[in-house]
Amino acid sequence: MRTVTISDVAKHAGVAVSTVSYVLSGKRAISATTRQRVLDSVRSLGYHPNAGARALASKRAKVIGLVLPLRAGLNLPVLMQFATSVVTTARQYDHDVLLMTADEGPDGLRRVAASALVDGLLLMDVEIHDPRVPLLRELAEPSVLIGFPADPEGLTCVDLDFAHAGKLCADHLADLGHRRIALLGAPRVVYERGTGFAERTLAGFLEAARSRGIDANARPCEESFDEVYETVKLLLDECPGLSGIVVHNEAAVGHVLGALRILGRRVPEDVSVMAICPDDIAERASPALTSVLIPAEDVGHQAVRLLMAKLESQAVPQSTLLEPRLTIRESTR
Amino acid sequence: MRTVTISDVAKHAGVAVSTVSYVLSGKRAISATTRQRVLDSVRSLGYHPNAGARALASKRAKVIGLVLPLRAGLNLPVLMQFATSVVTTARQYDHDVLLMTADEGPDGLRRVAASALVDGLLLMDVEIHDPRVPLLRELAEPSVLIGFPADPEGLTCVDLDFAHAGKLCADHLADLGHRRIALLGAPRVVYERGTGFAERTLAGFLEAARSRGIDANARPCEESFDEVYETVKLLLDECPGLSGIVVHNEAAVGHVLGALRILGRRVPEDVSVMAICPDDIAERASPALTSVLIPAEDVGHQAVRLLMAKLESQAVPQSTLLEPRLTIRESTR
DNA sequence: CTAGGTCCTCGAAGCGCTTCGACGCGAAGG
DNA sequence: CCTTCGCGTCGAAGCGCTTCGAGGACCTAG
Repeated sequence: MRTVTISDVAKHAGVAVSTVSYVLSGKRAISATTRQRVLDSVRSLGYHPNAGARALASKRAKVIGLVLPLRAGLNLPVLMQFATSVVTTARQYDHDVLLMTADEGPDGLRRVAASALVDGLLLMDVEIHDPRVPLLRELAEPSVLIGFPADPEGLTCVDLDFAHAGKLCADHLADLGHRRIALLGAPRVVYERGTGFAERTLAGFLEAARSRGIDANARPCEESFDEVYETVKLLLDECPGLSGIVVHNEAAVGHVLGALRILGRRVPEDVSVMAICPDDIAERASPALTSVLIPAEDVGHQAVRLLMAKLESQAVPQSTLLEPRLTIRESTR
Repeated sequence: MRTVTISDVAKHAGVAVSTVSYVLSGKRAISATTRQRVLDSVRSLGYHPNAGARALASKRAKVIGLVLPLRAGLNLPVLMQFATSVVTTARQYDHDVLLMTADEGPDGLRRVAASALVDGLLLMDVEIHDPRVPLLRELAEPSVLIGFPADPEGLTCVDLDFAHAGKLCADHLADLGHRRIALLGAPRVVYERGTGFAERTLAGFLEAARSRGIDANARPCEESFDEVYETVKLLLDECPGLSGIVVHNEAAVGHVLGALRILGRRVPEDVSVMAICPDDIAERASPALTSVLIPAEDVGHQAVRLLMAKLESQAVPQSTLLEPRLTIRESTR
C-alpha cells in the first residue's frame, strides 16, 4: 500500500498537481466545482500531505520547539499543564510541537533552528542570566520566553505577574484585619538560582504589606516535613501575634497545615493560611485553602499566540504579564 | 545570510554533493583524507542538514511521536520524568520527539503517521479498551505502548510490574512480622477507568499476603485530607491490630502520615507505613518512607530502545515488565 | 469587432537531500 | 601483458510539495 501523494489526488480529480495544492492552501482562487472535486478525491483517497516535502518546498515546518527545563526543580504539575496547553493551542494554529529539554543547551536550539526542524521556539523557565538568550537574539527563528532574563530587550517574554500575586496575598490578609503576617517561601536554592519569580513574589508581598502599614516577615523553606515544621515554629516564635501565613511552596502546603495542627493552631480561627499554588492542591487541603492561582494554561496559550504572531511577522509586545487570580476558600478569615 | 546547504559544503571541500552525503551518513567507504576535508568544511561553514529535505529523500524523519494522556489524572511528576527520559534517550539515538496529547484521539495518530512527520509512536497511559489500539495495528509505523490493553497481541508493551510491586510490599511487611496489613489505594475512579495498573498492584498485594498467610484489607481513597483521614480511621477500626499500611496514592502519602499523627499512632512504632511512589515524595515525608519506586526513567528509556529496534526492523518482545525497587527507610520496622 | 481584463487552471522549476548505477584507477591474478 | 576486482568518487534521478509565470476562456468596454 503505497502512500497517497498529491499527484494521486490530482489524477483522481482530473486536475493538475498545482491545482490541488492551491485548493488545499487557499492561496489562489479555485472554482467551487473544481474545489469540491479535489476535496472529494482527498477524502476518498485518504490523502495527507507529506510533512517533509511541504517543509522543504515552503520553508515552513509548521512545528514549534518547546524547551522544558530538565532540572525537575519545581512545580512539575504546572509544567505539564503548561506543556499540554501549548500543544493544544499550537494545534489550533495547525502546528505541532517538538519537545526538547534544556540539557542540550544552546547547541540544541541551534541544531533544530538551523536544520529547519522548527519554525520557532518556546523556552520555559528562563533564568536571569541565561546562556541561551544571546543565541536567541541572533537566530533567524522567532522565539518566546516564559520568564524574564536580565535584559529582555529585543525578546518576547511572557510570565505571571508574581509581584502582583505577592501583593494580592498581603492585601487580602490586610483586608481581613491581620496586622502581622509572614511568607513561607520556596527552598533557598530557588531564590539563589535567579529565576526571579520567587524574589518578585516576595518583593510584591513585602511592598504591599509596608504600604498597608502591617508587619511582614518571610523565610525560605525546604520541602521536607521536618523543615517545614521548624520554619513554621520559627515564624510563630519570632512574630508573636502572627495571624496570617502565605505559602509560596507547593510541596510544603500540606506540611504547613500538618505542622499547625500539631502546634495546636486552628485554621482559620487562630491563623489564616493562604497559598500561591494550583487550584487542585488548594482544594485538596483541609481546610480548603484560599489561594492565588498560577494560570499555567493561560501562559501556554499566550506564549503560542505570540509566537504565531511573530511567525506571521506581526509586531508583538516585548513583555506580557498575566494577572494572578485570588480564590477565597475556607482557610482565611 | 542564506542557510548553508550540502552543495555549499561540497563546493567548499571540492567534492561532489553525494560524497558529502556519504561522509555524513557513513553508508559508503570514503578515504580518510576526503572525509577529513569534508568534515572540516562542515565545521567551518556551520552546516546543518535540512530536516525536511532529509526526511523527503530518505523517508525517515528521525522524529518519534510521544502521546501523553490529556486527562492529567494521576501522577504528573512521574509523567514529566518519563517525558524527559524519552527525549534524552531519543536524542542518544539521534532522534527528536514530537509531543502530542491524547485529545486529538486516533485521528491525531493517523495524521502524524500518514504525513510522515514521525517514524514511530510512543503511547502513554494506554487503557484496557483503548480506541487507538486497533489503529496502531494497521499503521505502517511501529509503535510502543506504556501500559497494557486487553489484547496485546501484535503490539509492543512496556510497563512496571505492578503486581510485583504489590507483592514486594506485602512480603516486606510479612518479613517484619506484621500479621494484619492494609492497602490504601488510588481514588475509586482510577480503578474503574481500566488502566489496569491499580488493579494489578492490588491483586499482587492480596495474593502475596494470602500466600504468606497474613490478613490483608484494601480500600480505594480520594485525595483530600478529610477523605484520607476517614479512610485511615476506617481501616484502623475495621482491622483491630492493623500494624502495616501500604499507600498506593501519591497525593495521599502526606495526608496518611498526618492522619496517623492525629490519631495518636506513631510511625513506625505503632504502625509501619510504606508507599508506592517516587523517591522524592518518600524522602520528603516524616519519617522518611520505605517505598517501592516506579522507575519512570527506565520505562521511558526502555520504550525508546524498543521503538528504535522496531525502526530497524529488529524483532522485539511483545511485553516488557520492569522490576520495581524496594527502598527501606525509617517508616517500617 | 477587437483590445484589455478577469478568472481559473496548468506546466515546470526548484526546495536540499539520499541513493543508485557508473566509472576511473591501481592492485592482484592468470 | 591483459583481465578482473575492489575502492573511492561522481552525476543524475528522484522524494512530494509549493509557487511562479503563462495562457485559455470568457466577458466587458471602446
